[in-house]
Amino acid sequence: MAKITDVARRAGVSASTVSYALSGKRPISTATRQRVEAAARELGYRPHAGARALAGRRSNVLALVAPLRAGIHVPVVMQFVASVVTAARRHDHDVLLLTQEEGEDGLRRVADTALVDALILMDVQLHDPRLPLLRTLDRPSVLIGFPRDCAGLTCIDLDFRSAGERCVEHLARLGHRVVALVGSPPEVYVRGTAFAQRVVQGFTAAADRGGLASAVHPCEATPAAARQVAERLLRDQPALTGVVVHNEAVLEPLVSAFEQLGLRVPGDLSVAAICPDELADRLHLTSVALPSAEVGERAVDLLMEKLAGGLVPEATLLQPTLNRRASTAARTTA
Amino acid sequence: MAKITDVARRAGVSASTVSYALSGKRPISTATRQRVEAAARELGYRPHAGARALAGRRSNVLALVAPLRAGIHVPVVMQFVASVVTAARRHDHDVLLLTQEEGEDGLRRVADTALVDALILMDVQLHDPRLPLLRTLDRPSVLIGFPRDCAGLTCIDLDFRSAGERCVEHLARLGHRVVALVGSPPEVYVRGTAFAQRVVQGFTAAADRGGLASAVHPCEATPAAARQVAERLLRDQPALTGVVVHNEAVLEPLVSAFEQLGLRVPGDLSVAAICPDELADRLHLTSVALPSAEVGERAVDLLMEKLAGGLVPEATLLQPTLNRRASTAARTTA
DNA sequence: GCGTGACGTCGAAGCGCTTCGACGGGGGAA
DNA sequence: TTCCCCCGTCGAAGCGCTTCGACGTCACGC
Repeated sequence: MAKITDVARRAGVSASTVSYALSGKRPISTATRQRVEAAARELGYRPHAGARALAGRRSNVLALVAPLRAGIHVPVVMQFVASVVTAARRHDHDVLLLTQEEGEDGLRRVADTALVDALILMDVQLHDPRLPLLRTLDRPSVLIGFPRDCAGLTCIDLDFRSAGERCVEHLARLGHRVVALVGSPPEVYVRGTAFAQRVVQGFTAAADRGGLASAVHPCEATPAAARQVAERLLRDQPALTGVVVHNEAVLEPLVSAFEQLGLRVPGDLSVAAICPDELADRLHLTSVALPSAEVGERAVDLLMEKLAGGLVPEATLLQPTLNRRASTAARTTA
Repeated sequence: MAKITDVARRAGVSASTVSYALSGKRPISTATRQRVEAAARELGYRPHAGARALAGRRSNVLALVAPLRAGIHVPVVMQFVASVVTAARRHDHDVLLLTQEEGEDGLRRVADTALVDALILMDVQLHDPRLPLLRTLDRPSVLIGFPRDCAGLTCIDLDFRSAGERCVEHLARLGHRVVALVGSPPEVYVRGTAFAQRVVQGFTAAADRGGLASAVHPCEATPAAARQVAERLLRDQPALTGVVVHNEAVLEPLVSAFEQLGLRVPGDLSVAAICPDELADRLHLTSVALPSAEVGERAVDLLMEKLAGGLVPEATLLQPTLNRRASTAARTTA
């Protein structure tokens, strides 16, 4: 493996000049720079990452903590991960993957050993135990998702509250007066995952504001649970005509269940989902998309800004947009 | 951040003694070692990863190249990734995540910069363009999946050929004489993904051997495609009584489609799947499980062995086991 | 009593890079 | 013509760790 002194020798300059020529941190004459670049190319020179990290106090690696627990939709996580990795590469950074289970020790480890320059956390809880650590850590971080209090942190996510609102408003505008939310599995609410709760808040607030009757039903991520919820919905709210679903796993079985129960979508029942756009598109559902890729990218951008010493907002909420598809229609005044 | 000299001073020894005491690479008296350990603990000492990599020529980081393309089941990928990360941590290694798109350049980059000590590749093609590179690279690697020729490499995977065979043999034993395979999306075969082809080979070979009539149908990963395939199956092979499915995404819609077409499972039609066990369990399907977690772990173990200078087999094929569930039954001699 | 290992520890030399201060030379201003 | 400054380059120091060779000490054997 060629090292910087090899490149220097071949270009007929000193090692420091090579460094400056390649990093651009000091002006180097065009002629010299070109000679250096040529030498580096010819030798296939690649700076040693460890040496660079040691001398330069930057590893050019980000840590990404990805969740792998029940109740979160795996493809969404994977999308995040993929977009973070891709975005990081655009900024010449690599991504070290940590699992949620590593916990605070893992974060401290990769930060203290200077393995990573900065951290991205997914699946943040309302009272996440990692928050105090993050606030004291000397390395910048970005949270995907919102804890109760994000003072001193940097958080980004889709505005789930307004996603809930948009769905209800859409149904209200179509004349629906009785609506229900089919939500995430109960454990997701129990452990205090903010985004799930925010959807509920938005849903309820918008329904109240619009004078709609509303109900909320958590739902396990199984077809059987979907069927049960469908039945219960019709029993509890016979006048129900609009349903908002925030649970990728039961989307399809839920719609099937409704149809098996004799309800046509959207003829008798309008359904709006909060889910990845690709899924909604496949099922022809009106939906608010989860912009995973965009969130991941923006998270990396925020992190880079912080690494560069810039100031970034504590909270970044991406505004949802509702895509109308075939599953919602004006209420038929039967 | 405390450094090794701080620990040395506090323990009243030299830096090299600290290094040896903590690494165990030379004998150190118990008394000294304990003083060093105490000092390190009290100072919260963490060796700088870059310095360590530079001096020790080991970064303790593995690269994992994960696919993110069409036709592969995302949860399976995620399982692999998770198990690799977890297993790596057990060996005191971290995992750098690369995307397939980074391609050969990405591999060369992380290897040449000494960012990683070793590599794990998923989603290997029969004639994978990365193979020549891997063979010449100075760093060990393990492939999850098999290329056409794995000489000089280390490959591991479930024995998909025998998975196909096991399914057919199971159906044959139950008296079925006409069987079909519903496979992966066509593009998966086109681009030469070995495991998909191996299933087909095993399926066909076992059917021929047992004198069963057989047919193979690739199938897009959509419910609509599943329905079409179901219909075509019944049209093409009216005597069909056994189906093997190797396509996670269409498992559920396919079974539904059969039932909607008036066929009871397993009464009229036996169905065996090759899919993650969790999915098969949820759908009550007889299946050969995809042991993603085990494959990931074993891959890491192999890599560690190679890093330690050991010799490992070029090919490791995990033997499949068939779990009998409610979707297969003896053929009713109607 | 002295030689001989073995054991435990130390000092110094790097690992390959970045960065700081310094320096030489050429051009512009006086 | 002289002085000054700036541009482009160099040398050296150091980032924090591992590792090699060496050295002192103690216990043992003769």
